[in-house]
Amino acid sequence: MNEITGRRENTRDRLLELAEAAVLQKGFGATSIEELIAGVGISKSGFFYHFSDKGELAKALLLRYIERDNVILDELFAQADALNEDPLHGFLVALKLFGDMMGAMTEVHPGCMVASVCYQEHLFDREIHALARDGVIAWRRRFRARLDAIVALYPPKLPVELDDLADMLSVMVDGGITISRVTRDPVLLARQIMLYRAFVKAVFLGA
Amino acid sequence: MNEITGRRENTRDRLLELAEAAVLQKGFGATSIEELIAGVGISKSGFFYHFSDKGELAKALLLRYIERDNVILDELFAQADALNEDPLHGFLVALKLFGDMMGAMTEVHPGCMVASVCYQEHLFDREIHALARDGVIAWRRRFRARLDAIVALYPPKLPVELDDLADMLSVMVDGGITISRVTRDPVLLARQIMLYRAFVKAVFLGA
DNA sequence: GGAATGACTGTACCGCAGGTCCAGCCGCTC
DNA sequence: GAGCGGCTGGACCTGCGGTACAGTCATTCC
Repeated sequence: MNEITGRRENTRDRLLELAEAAVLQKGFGATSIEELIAGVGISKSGFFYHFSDKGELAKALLLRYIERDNVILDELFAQADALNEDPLHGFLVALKLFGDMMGAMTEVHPGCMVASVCYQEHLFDREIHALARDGVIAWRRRFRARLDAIVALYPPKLPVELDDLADMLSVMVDGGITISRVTRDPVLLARQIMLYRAFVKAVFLGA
Repeated sequence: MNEITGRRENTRDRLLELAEAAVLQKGFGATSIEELIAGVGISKSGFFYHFSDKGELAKALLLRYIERDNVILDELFAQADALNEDPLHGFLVALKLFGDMMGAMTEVHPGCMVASVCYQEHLFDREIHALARDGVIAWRRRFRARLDAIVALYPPKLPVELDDLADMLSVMVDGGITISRVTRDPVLLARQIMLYRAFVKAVFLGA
């Protein structure tokens, strides 16, 4: 709140900003506290003033990531809904927009924070794992709500559980990011999202 | 080769065995050399006799993982082919077998080595990344070959690129493992594989 | 029988990263 | 001018990855 001095607008946020970029690029373990404090120009004590330990940083990072992710999804669905009344076509449009968004990324997708956490299991306490879990379950509920609206109008042509179909989007985004990173192919993720879209179409409209 | 003494059957293999379990459970960064040497009962010098550094261990681990993975897939497809002449039904049977295999795991799936590597980017050199990449591309080619055989008999009912459809299996397995781990739901992966199977059916047989 | 080789052991040491402790400082508000 | 938020500075500890190097002991080759 040093708006008058203007010297630094929230050091904590600047730490998180820098940390997020570093973590998504090279992993949490590889991101040292020393590099972060050098980056924002504070001392080690300053870092530990904001975060009691590295785990607290991870927690804050994950929380921030999930929040922003939700905002993006809200906007995306709002945009799609504005263009369309029908729940199925709204969902399909949203998926198209999402795919375009992912495809527009020139570099390979920065990576998924949830997966980052998952494959760094030891580093984090239960609390942080619960956070990741809640994030994924929130996605499930969000997509499931969309599917419920669709199924009321379009009886499914294929026998699928709606929770599974909802999870499938999270699965494909997460897996898509990983495979996209490993193969260094930035468009792979977008193409996989389009495949999910094709599947949703097949389920509710038939082949 | 100390078969006569019988004292130790290949310390290197025992190191890899122990390391694999530890890495898949808690991540590469969290697996210390000290815990490994304590586990197999050798000295630190002994470890560095076998691996020049931790990166070499990672490389050996990944190589071993990919090799074993290929053996499992070979057996699985052979088993499915033995039951079936038709390429589409062979593929569908293989997917069913694969799903059952994943579902039979009482605990959550141990995790995918490729993803482990991907989210530990910094630790590893180019060589190891190339290894992971080659592994994924080998999967693509393997599944693509199956799809090519199918498409010759069953013209696709939906417009999909076969490379994308091949990649989709890797994507769903990898993403499924991650989401399965995060939600601590061991059956999620199996259900997602069944969804992939449903999509393949829809593509080649229609809804 | 002697030399070489493979598979180690033991000891000592280095640098880095995470983390702790604690005293102090500076600008702001009450 | 007292107190608080947001730091600084420095000393110190631990664990881990890694290096260096000399020695050991069983087996194998000539």
